[in-house]
Amino acid sequence: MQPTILGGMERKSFAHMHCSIAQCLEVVGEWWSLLIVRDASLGVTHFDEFQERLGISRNVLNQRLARLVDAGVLAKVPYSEHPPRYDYRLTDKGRDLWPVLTTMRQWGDDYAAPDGPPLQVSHKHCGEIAQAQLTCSHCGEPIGARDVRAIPGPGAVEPLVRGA
Amino acid sequence: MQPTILGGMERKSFAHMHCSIAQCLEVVGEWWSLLIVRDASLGVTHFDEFQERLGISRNVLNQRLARLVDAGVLAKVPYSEHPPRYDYRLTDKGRDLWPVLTTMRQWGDDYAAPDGPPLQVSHKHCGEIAQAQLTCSHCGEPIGARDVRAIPGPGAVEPLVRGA
DNA sequence: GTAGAAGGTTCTATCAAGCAACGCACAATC
DNA sequence: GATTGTGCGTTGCTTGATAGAACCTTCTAC
Repeated sequence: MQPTILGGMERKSFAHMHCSIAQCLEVVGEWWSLLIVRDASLGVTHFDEFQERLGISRNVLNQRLARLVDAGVLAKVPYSEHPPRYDYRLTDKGRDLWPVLTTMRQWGDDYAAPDGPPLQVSHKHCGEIAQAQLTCSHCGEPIGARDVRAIPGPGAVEPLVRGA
Repeated sequence: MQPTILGGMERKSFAHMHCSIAQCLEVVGEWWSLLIVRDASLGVTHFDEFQERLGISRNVLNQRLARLVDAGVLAKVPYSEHPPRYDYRLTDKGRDLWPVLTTMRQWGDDYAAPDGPPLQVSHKHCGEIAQAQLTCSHCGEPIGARDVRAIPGPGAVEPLVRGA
């Protein structure tokens, strides 16, 4: 959309939209970004290991890591000076993307994993292999697309909800 | 990654990865795709309305819609012959992306909505403004990044889990 | 002193996106 | 019946992003 000019980071951007989904995509919506976060959440921390696992080219990986660090999703923590070497570690903000990764993973499991899910999670609390289920924070009932009505929130600006 | 050759639709692709997140991104990971799904889930059905709301260029919108239809996320249902006109409507597969949209929205609300969430949902069942909470399908407890251990599933091929 | 590992950076060819203009089939209007 | 408007694309051009490979630097190990 905007050219990459100035010190700022104008890029193809959804930022102008008053929508939290767009804001989220602004941070992790680029090619590879979410997969980097996924790998980070599986314990990958080094540049080369990201590169190898993802098969991403090094320049792009570098860009993405820098952006994610910039956005506060990853933190660059030094594990050696001379030569300077860094771990890329998830921040809390990054860890909070876990629900996004999880719901995506489960959708992929449902619709594109003929041989069964390649990855599962076991819940430390109960020890069982767990599915993550969305429930209403109020009444605790499972909640899905058909169970809700969208309404404008306090930060609403444009008519994001059709007709209302 | 692969060039765009042959009749097939080789594109920049994560499909080779044995990972459900990658599979999901394969379908909705392109620029705009998720925002199209978002709008569709808010009731938008016509080409022009997508175009206007998103500010996407028409050729790209056309591509994206075609891809989403191809992937079974949207369905093209005719509402007029002569001239042929179509609604783009979410399929069940598309509606099942609601958890992904919702978790992204909430993450965006948490980290990039200083004026409060632009959009909220009210739960039809209890009538309250709801947050969607991830809970363990087994024990019902809330579940998050720190509460789980990743383990290879039946469809596992490569060592997606580091060290295991 | 040569090799290799870790983490980048630089270069070029190719690809996709943005933008604006055009096309086309009808429906309604004057 | 010519003109305008609507809905849905398609085409062409320009610019930005990506892949891929080579290169560089700082160290450590042999």
